[in-house]
Amino acid sequence: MSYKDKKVITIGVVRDLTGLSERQIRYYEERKLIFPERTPGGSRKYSFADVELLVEIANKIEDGVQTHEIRKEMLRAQKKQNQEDVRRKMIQGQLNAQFGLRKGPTS
Amino acid sequence: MSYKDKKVITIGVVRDLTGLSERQIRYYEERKLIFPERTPGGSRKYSFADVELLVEIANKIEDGVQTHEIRKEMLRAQKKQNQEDVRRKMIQGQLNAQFGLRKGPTS
DNA sequence: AAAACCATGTGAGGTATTCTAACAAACTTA
DNA sequence: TAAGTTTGTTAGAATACCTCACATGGTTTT
Repeated sequence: MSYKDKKVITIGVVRDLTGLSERQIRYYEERKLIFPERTPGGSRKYSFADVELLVEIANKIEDGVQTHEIRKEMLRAQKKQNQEDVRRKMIQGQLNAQFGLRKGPTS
Repeated sequence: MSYKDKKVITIGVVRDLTGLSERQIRYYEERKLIFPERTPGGSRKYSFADVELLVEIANKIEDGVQTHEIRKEMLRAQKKQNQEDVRRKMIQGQLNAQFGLRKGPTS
């Protein structure tokens, strides 16, 4: 996993990076738009990808889009992405079956 | 600046990422091997690059190298890097002067 | 219009995390 | 032996984060 996706940023830093309030950030989580990890003690940890997503969410909110609409959009995009992933993996699987290398040591 | 260099990670997360103790992380700062930023309240903030550097430092310490030796190495490497940067920029400057585009709108 | 929902601010009380400073200990170097 | 290195630990204070609840002004639904 790349730096962009590692959940290492606390909410205060996210607040400073995005300009959002902590209240807003927590609220968007409550509305299932964002999914931070937690420390053992319960503090939220976000990734840079989360930060970018939060900015996108904030822009849509500013445009008057409601959180449940944003959530639907995200689920649609997610589903589409999953379909593409499945197709890509199936094709790769077929190629491997026909021409690919076996598992295990090859050298 | 890339994600790798943004100072956003608190010391507890750095501890978990590196396996070092907070004591060690602060001590290496005291020995001028690492330079976190601070929040307004005084909490340290590290980058992913810092995390990688800390791991390298820890490896050298394990090999019995002392912090002041590591610091010298780092200063040497830094100086060398600066020299290379200067040369590269000078050459680029010459190329621009001879063949480069003027500043300002070009289209 | 009343009721319900949305998005956000704020405050209280509690827990988690981080800070500095100091002392100790084991080890290495001078 | 004296001095320096590295790390652990402890203490007390400050900062940061947590949840929950109530308030408010706007919008949608009934």
